[in-house]
Parts: sequence; structure tokens; C-alpha cells
Amino acid sequence: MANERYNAPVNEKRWQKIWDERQTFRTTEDKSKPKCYVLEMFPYPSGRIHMGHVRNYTMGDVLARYKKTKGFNVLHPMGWDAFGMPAENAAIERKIHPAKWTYENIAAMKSQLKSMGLSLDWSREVATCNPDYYVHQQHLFNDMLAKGLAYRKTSKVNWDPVDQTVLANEQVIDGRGWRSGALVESRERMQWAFKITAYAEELLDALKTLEKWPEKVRLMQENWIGRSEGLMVRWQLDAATAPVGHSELEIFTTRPDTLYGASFMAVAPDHPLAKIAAENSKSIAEFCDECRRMGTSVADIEKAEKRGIDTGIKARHPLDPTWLVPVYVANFILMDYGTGAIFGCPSGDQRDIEFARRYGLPIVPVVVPKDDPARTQALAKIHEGTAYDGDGVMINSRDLNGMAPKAAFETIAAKLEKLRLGNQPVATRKINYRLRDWGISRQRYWGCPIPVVHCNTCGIVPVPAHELPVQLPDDATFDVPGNPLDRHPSWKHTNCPKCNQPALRETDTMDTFVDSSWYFARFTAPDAKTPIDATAAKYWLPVDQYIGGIEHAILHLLYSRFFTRAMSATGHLPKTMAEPFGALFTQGMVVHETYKSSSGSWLLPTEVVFEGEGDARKATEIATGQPAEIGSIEKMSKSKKNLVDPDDIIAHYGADCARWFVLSDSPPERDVIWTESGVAGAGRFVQRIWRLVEEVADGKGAKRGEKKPANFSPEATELRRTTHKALHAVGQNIEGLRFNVAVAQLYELTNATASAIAKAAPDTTWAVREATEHLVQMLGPMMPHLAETCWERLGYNTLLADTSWPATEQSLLIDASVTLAVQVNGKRRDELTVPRDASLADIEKAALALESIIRALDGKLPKKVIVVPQRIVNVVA
RNA sequence: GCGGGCGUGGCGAAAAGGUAGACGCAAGGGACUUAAAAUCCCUCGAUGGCAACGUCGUGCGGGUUCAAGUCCCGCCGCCCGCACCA
Repeated sequence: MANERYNAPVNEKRWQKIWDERQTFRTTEDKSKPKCYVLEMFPYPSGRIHMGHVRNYTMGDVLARYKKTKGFNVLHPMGWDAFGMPAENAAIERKIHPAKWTYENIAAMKSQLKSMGLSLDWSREVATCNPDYYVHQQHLFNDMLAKGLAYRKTSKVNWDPVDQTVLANEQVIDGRGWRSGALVESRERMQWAFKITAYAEELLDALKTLEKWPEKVRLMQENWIGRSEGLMVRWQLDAATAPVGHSELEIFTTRPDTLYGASFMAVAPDHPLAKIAAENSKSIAEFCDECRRMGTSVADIEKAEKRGIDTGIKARHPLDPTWLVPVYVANFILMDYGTGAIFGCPSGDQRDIEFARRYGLPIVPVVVPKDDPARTQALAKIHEGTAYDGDGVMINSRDLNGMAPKAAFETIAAKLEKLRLGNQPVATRKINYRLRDWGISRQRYWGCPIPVVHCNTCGIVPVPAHELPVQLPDDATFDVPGNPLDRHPSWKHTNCPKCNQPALRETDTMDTFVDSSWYFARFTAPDAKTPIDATAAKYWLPVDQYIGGIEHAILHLLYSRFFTRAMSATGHLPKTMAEPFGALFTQGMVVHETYKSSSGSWLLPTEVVFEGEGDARKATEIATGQPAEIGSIEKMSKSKKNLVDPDDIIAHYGADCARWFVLSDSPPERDVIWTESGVAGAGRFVQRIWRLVEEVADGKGAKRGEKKPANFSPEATELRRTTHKALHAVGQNIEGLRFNVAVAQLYELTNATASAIAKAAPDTTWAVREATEHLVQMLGPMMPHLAETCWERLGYNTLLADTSWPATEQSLLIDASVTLAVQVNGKRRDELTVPRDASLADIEKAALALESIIRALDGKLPKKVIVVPQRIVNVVA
């Protein structure tokens, strides 16, 4: 029946049910086919999906569905990053058990994701909070422990004394706990850590091999790892001033060439030497305490200010024992980097020059530009307090004078390596990394328990494999601050697996980044009895296309890369497996305009109406009739109310429409602006496709399966060319994730098909049928429900999801004639249509014969004619 | 401060160094309709011209090239990371 609107909600539910029943998207492992593992970053089960999820999962789904039509075994799984703080907050605030809260959220979000019609293999679903998942994580942990990749160390943490918990850096706001508001203390605490630094070099080097990762992400990781080459230099302390038992101070420097410019040394407030000095001096102790207090983000307030205090200790210059340099404690020295101590060369380092000026220390230029006027300028700047850290030539540096800094570096390094202090070389070459080991201890309930026992006799004992999982107790309480596992009356009491004496369980749980560092591997065999099934992992990994937000550019992706190596080292993955994600794509956000009422409160997009355009565009608040302010376009957020609920859109326009819109407007790596009119446009397109298909099915096109004519009219051939060009281009653009361009090409094919029908040229019905069928097939990955419905309407009783991407007829991709632009002196003057294989001479002749070209030449003789076949003709006069 | 990215119509955007603005949105005009919605057709960078057609135009200033949105140099603006890393 024609003229009936396409009913999205009804059809969408129908096809979802059919796909479900027929297990259309169940993963296959047909060995005769190539594999493709498509993965989107799994969500935290907050309870509701948002437009960002819609965009992320639609992109992955288009690729997964497309790859299926191209004959791949596709693995496209989904799961839940289900441990974490919000569940515990819900327990505290609303007295719901974290498990109940989480599983309810998973159920709700799963049903929302299902309403999007994603081609997911739900039989592989995992939730990281499920003991079936985390039991394997505990196995992995123990294996890493045995290999020395997991260990305990004391590290500094942000301690919230009211909530009695450790806070992440981002949970410390202006030095106070984000929830309690208490002043956060910097405390030393025994923490579990993973030895990611053991792989620093490799994680850095292998970045080069990740050619299908965004350059930006590789760069961010490179900076994060922060490799620098330098020298460890031991300075002898002057015995007259040094504390008893301290005879030397070791520093790390990347600029040994500037050693003759040294004017002070500085150590971190937590450096052992600073601590000794603090014991003997009240003012030093006070200074160190002060530094510790501003440890976290208060640093921002006085960030520029370099301050310190003289310890009275002197160090001997390694190249001149008569040269004594004062040792300071300084607030800008980090204990975690290098040795927590430096030598200061003020002329070459901005921090050092500020420090030196403040404390009246010498500032001797040692590196300056080779020639004037740059040299004079640099010297003047140093005099004014701006360090020079460029290349140039050494001065004031004794035997180094005249050398380039690089040569000076080598000279000094060679010299100091030979010099001895207490029978050891004064200096050794050292490669230093900014990357630190990954602290995974969290004093929380809702995380994976660290499966070890503390025994007074045996020390740290891993829980044996057959006793895993160490499961979270169900009856924890959340009404008071602190770690629920630690205060649980019985949970932590156990017996030592080794000596069977009473012992205590570890009550720390793992950072949730651990959970997400190996889930992609678990998906390859989610029911395996071991953490990883080597055969499945070998087949499916690496992930062929990983898609997610740029916010995970560093931590999640780096941890996953580390974990993959750790899993190889512990025998869970093949030895050759290093990189988990072969290709990475980071998609942009979904953003929306913001609106404010005249009273200053935020308004929902549905609470305003608009008129006018451009600068004259005005918004009015519907409820009050008052003008509303149109604010900036920002990431959708609850607080600014610039939200669009996927449920509402799906209920109103259908999932296909929402999918189409998020694919259509912007390049996928850029932010997409959600506009109501844009969605409405997508909705119109859905109806337009449906009308087109109805017309074709009802006689404007040939019948299904009708024999292909031997000859086609020019009009039919034209349409066929458009169709086959689209097949090629849309396929290429989906593979390249240029969805917005693919969408535009589908619009063009739709327009071409519709106008062919409207013109009703002779002998076009077969071509119209072909165009329409292929159009529907190409729409399949993007708007799968609509496409299935159209496929059915076109007379098929098979699933479109099971069909192959149509083959292109190569001959139709090549036009018999081509239109060239004809330029005179680079300016376009006319066009010329010539046979595709026309000779250069013929083209030139035809171009020069064009009336417009003759006119443009204005009697001048062409000096040169450039003919680029199938492109352009440029007449140079 | 360091690093990276981006600047193209009223808007989102296309464009292997080769006809700038495909495609969509918005807007304007028209058809159909008692009317509206829906749909269909036309116009739509600026400017001059009745028109044919011309001139200018991809943040700004230079350069390379037969030819530059695209490549190079120097600015300006916006956005995003990282930030005392010795």
C-alpha cells in the first residue's frame, strides 16, 4: 500500500527480534574467511546511554555490519566496565547495594543499546564486576606477581582524613577532598603497583609501529613516557658541612655540558638529605612541611614562584674539587623524577635562573648563540632573567670553550665516566623516563580484590589458584567512611595458604583501569576456563578497529598495551603478541547549543522556540514567552541542560534516524553539533527512501530478479554509472571511517534515482531497480532496520544483513567521455568534453578552438599548453 | 611556557596540487491544497550587468608552481593536550 509512512518504532522492534531469534550477529569462526575484530570502548554502566554512546557505537556498528557484507568473520562484542566509585556513592547516598545498582543499570542500558539495533554478539557479554570475570583477573595478577611485574612499594598518596580514603589527583580540588571538603594530606602508604616502567623503552619504541593510530595519541603517549638521555653524576659533599654518614649527592642531568655554569644544587623536600637537614634545622623543617602541604593542586596558586632554603651543605664540583657549590632544598624539585636532586645552571634553565636571582646566586652564561647579533641578545636576556636553552657554542667553560653543546656533552660524559669517587665512576650514562609504575591499590569495596594474604610468618602469600576467586562479601556496609572491606567483621580473616596460621586478606582492591586493560582479550573467548584462550586470542587479536574517546588517549590505552605485554610474559598470550589495538580511532563529542532563561537558569532544548537566522536568530522560552539567551555550543551535560535523550529520539524518529544523523553532519573525529532541524532532515530522508522503495516495488522499477537487458539506454547507463560509482566510493569511505562523505554519496544516489524515475526515460526500469536495491544495501550498515524493511518490500524473503556487498562493474566506473576544465593562465574559462582516451594533441586542438578561449587569449599566442589527461587544460599565454 | 590541531557561504561541511563550495541544514520564491502539514520544482559566496558575461573570493602577508583551500616561510585568531620532568 503506497503513501503509508514508514513506521520506525514498529519495524525496528520487529527486526531486532528477528535478528535475535536467528542469531544473525553471532560470531562465526569460519576458517575460510578473513577475520575482523571491531571494538568500541565498553561503557561504564551509569544507568542511561547518552548521545556520545550513540555516536561511538553507531560508528563501530557501521564498520562491523559492512565487514560482514564483505565476507569477514566479525567479532563485535559488548560488555560493561562495571566496577568503580559511582556504585559505592549510590550505596552511600541511596542505600542501594553497589551490585544491585550496577546490575540494574546494566539491564537498563542493555535494553537501550538493543533499541539502537547494534550488530552485537550479546552471547559474549562480560561485566567486570562479575566474579566470572574478575576471577581471571586475579589469576593474571598472581602470575604477574610471580614474574615480579606486580609488587608493593610505598608511594605518596592523597589521603582524605574524613572519608579515610585515598583520592585520585582529580578528586582533589583546591587541596580538599571533593566529597568531604577536608584538607587532603600527602601520606606515604604501602601500595600495590604494576611494573609498567620495565616496558618503558618498548612501549615507546613500538609506538612507531602503530601506523593506524592517530598521530596525536602516539605523541601524547610519547610525552607521557618522557624519555630523556643524560648522566647520573655523583657530587662529593664537603665533609666539613655534610651531615654524618652523607658523603655524596647524586643527581640526574640531561645537560652535563653546562656543568661549568653550575651555581647551586637543589634537592626535593622529600629527599633524604633534606630530611636530615630538617632534623637539624627548624626553618628547613618548616619549609619542607610547607612544600608538602601544597603538594597537590594548591601548587597552581603559587606555581611560578621558585623558592628554597640553604642547607648549609656544600658540594664539590666534579671537575674542580676546589669549587664549592651550596646545596638548597627547593620546592620545584620532584622526588619522583631522576634522583630528586639537580645541579642548577641558571643561564641555561628558566627555573634555575629565577631561583638564582631570588637567592643571589651566580649566573654564568655557558652556552650562547654562535654569532652576533643573536649572541649579544641572548646575553642581554640572560642578564634580564631569561635563560638561553638553544644550541650554540660553549663559553666560560674552560677546556670546553668553542665546542658545540653536543660535543661538550660527550666530552664531559667521557671524562666523568673515567673519574673515580670511592672506587666508582663519578658519572654513568642514564636514560630516564617520566613514566612511573602504575599504582593500583584502591581502598574501596567495589573493585576486584587483590588476591593475596598477609601472614606474620610467611609474609605476602598469593591466594592459590584453586581458591580463586577471592570474592567480595555481599554484606558490606557503606554507612561510615573508610574501606568497607577493611572494617568487615570477618571477611579479611583467613588462614595463610602456606602455613595455615591465622592471617589477613589484602583489603585493597584494584584500580578499575586494570579491568579494562584486558577485556578485549577476554572477548575472544569469554567462557574460557583460563583468563585467555590462546587459540582464540591468536585468531582474533589484535583488534582491527578500536573506537573510543580521546580522553583515554593515555592511561587506558597505555595500560592495555602494557597488559598485553605482561600477558605475553606470563604465557597467557603468544610471545609475539605485543599490541592490542591495530587501528585506533578517536571520535569527537556530541555537542549542543545552550539556552538560558531571562532569570538565568539553564533551559532544555525542548523548552525554547526560535525565529530568524544568523545574528538575528532569537530564542523564546515557551513557558513564559520571555526571550531566552542562546549560549555557546558545548558538550552535552546534565548541568547545562543541553541534553538530548537517545530514548526520546528513538521513540520519536527511530534508531535509524538517530544513527543517520550522528554519522552525517561532521567528520567523525570532529565534534558533531546536534540540531533539531538536522534530525528532522534525517527523518525526512528516512521517509524519502521508503517512498522511493515503494514506488520502485510498485512498478517504477523492474521486477525482482528480472533478466538484465543486453543493452541500456544512455539514461539507464548514466544511472548505472552513478550506482556503481557509489558502490565503490561508499565502500571506500566506510572503510576509511569517512561516514559523513559516505552519507553525502548516498544522498546523491538517492537524488539520481529519484530523478531517473521522475524523468521516466525509456528502458530505465532495470537500472532503477538496480540502483534502488544497491542503495538499500549500502544503507544497510547505517540504517539497518529501514534497509531490512525496504529489502523485504523489494520482494526478498532473505535478511539484508546476510547479503554480500554488491560487486561493482568495473567498466561502469570509467566514463567514456570526460569533462575537462579549460584554463587560461590558471583561470577557468570553459569546459571541454572529450573522449576518455583522446590524444593530448586532439585535446589541445579542441581547447584552443573554443570560442571562449580564443576570446580570453585576445589575439595573444599561447606560449605553452598544459594538458593533464582527465583533469585539466591550462593555456599559458 | 611546551606540544598538537583547526580557520572554506547564514550554518555543518566536500574537494589524489588541477572546474572551490559536492551533500545536508536554514532561508527565499513557486506548484499542489479551502487552509495547513507533507511532497515536488526553482534560487541561494560577494559584487557589477537587462543579459551575454566579467571581477573578487578558502583568517592575514609573502613565496614555490603552468596551476595553491591543499606545499613552503612569517604573522593573527580559536580549540585541545601536557605542564616546575632537571
